[in-house]
Amino acid sequence: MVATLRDVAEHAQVSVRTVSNVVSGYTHVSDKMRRRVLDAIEELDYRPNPVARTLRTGRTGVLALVVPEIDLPYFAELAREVINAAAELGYRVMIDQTGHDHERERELLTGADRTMLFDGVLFSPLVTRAELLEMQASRTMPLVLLGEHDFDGRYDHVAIDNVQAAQDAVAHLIAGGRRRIAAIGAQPDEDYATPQQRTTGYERALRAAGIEPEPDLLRAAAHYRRADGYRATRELLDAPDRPDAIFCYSDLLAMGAMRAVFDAGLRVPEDVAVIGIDDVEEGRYARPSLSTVSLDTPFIAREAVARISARIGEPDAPAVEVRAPHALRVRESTAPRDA
Amino acid sequence: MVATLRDVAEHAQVSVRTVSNVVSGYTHVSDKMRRRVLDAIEELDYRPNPVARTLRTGRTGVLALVVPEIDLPYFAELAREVINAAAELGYRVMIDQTGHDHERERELLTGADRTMLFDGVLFSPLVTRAELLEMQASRTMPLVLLGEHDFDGRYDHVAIDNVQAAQDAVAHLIAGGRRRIAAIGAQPDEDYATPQQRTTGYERALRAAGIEPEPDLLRAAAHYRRADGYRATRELLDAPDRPDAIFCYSDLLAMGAMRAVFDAGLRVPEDVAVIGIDDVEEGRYARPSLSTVSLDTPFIAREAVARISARIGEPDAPAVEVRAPHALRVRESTAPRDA
DNA sequence: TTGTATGCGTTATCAC
DNA sequence: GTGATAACGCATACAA
Repeated sequence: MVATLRDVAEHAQVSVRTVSNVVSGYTHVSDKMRRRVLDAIEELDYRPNPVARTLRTGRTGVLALVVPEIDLPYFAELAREVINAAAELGYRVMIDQTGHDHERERELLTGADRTMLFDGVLFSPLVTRAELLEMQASRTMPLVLLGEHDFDGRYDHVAIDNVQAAQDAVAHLIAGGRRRIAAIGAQPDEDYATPQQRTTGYERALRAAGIEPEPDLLRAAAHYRRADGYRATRELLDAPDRPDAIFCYSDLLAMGAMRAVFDAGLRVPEDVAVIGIDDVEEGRYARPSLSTVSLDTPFIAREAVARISARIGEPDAPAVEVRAPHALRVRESTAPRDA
Repeated sequence: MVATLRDVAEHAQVSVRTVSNVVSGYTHVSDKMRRRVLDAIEELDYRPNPVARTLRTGRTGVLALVVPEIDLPYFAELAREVINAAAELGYRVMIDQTGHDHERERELLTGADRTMLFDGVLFSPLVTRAELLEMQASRTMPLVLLGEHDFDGRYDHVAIDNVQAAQDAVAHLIAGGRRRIAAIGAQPDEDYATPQQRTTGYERALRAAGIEPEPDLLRAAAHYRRADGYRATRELLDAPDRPDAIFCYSDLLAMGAMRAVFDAGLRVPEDVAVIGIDDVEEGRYARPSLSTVSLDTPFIAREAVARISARIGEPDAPAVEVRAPHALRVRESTAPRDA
């Protein structure tokens, strides 16, 4: 079978204590001892059992990254960065998909899941009910929120300024000569933070330009997938007075929206301008390339991992809010009206 | 602190053995005992410690999914399906990115990684060196290969027929009236299985149509990202005698290829037809929509998880090869020449 | 600096 | 059917 600490100790004629010291990189070990132990380890092909170590220390070295669906490009790109950032701090990452299932979210947040084996949770919901977070209040599992921004200092979180990001996007459309600007991505349910904030930014930009928001131009999207953007856009184009621009709450929605515009025999950006949020690579290669608001995912990932790591080390420290930068990326899909 | 089995036992006035039986769903427990235990569990909010359980049983309930980069859409979609399929069998999934790093691949394959804590590995490389797999021969970690197909019964694997898939794609181009057909995705290094097989299929289709493969039309791609497809396509278009069709070894390469064609002032499919492999959702919404070979990812994922689960249960059973179905998806990017 | 002994929370082996 | 108890492999308090 596989060698244990004890085997190594016997083989090297030293105590388990010494072997453990060597393995854990403890400094106060004489060179000759270390040599003997290292040789024995080599010879027996010994590897520490991470499970036993965890049982003893109480730390698993695993972080959970909770996302709606890992194949949404934004979350895939986020996951990539999180996994890399976590690796640098010695953590591994377990990905949990909630699939928009609130029950699953609740389990993860409250620790009701009987199989939890991580030191902390990075929770990056597409949309979160405030109520869900209430439940977490009682729990002890370290938690960092990604992408949310409305929880007033009760939780660590790293997020962009959603209101401002949306406002920037819409202001850009207005600057390009658009007046009938639709928005896709509102959520029917009221207590979702992210879409609400984006709607706020959307309306704010409109009003700043003297345009009164029209309820008919604000469309819901069940999820944030291409099909949802496609569907919502068809509805917008079928309506009597069609928009001349569409602001989508995600790049994926925007990809669906663009395709719907083409299928209706119209052009982007000539007839309808389209802009998204996320800046996923897909949009940069699309035709036309997609204007969007870039989220600096590597920054978010690095910061999130740093935060959860700090939280694990010091559970009772005050919550930290990190504001991630965002930046408008102007591309072909929003070329000005009369250029 | 958090309650343990012992606490529950004391509270319920029974032995730990009985509590353990109840928790593990053991049948031979009297109803009154079970009731008492359940009440105590409820009252103390007891949850089994998965780490302790693992130390005892030797099984972690975790599977590793090893991919080059999780934000390559094909792998993201695969991961999604694998996570779901694994959950149905009671497994969780840890994602490891090799980042095309052979050293990292070796660690994962040989178990040299000191922090391994999974019951089995699902290895889905973009490209694999045969030599790497040699190393695994000595190891005991259950392994299932995804997407590879050339290892003659030594390992469990589930894969499509890469040669046939490539051949189908290229035959479709030929049927559409194309003659100068380029291929993007060959690997400079010779012992990569997947690209080699696709090249074989490409050449076979060409010869079947009486076309002699031209070395200049077979382009390498370091990785399988959009930028690689873009770069290779530019080179092809800059050459004196440009191709009238491009077969890409991945959809992502194809997305980059299409963009490069447009940027060169040419049209897809009129001037250059483009086809990929993978059938990721992005291609279905692209303009033009991307013809491709569909890989039935849900099937692959389900089958892979079933295989690794079986392998874990019976380490010495003979290796199983599962052939996953593939299907040509004809879309706009390969509309016939004279249609 | 190194050795000995205990316990982390389970499951499983033995008795009863 | 249930109770006591020995591992699982490691880290560390305490001794030497």
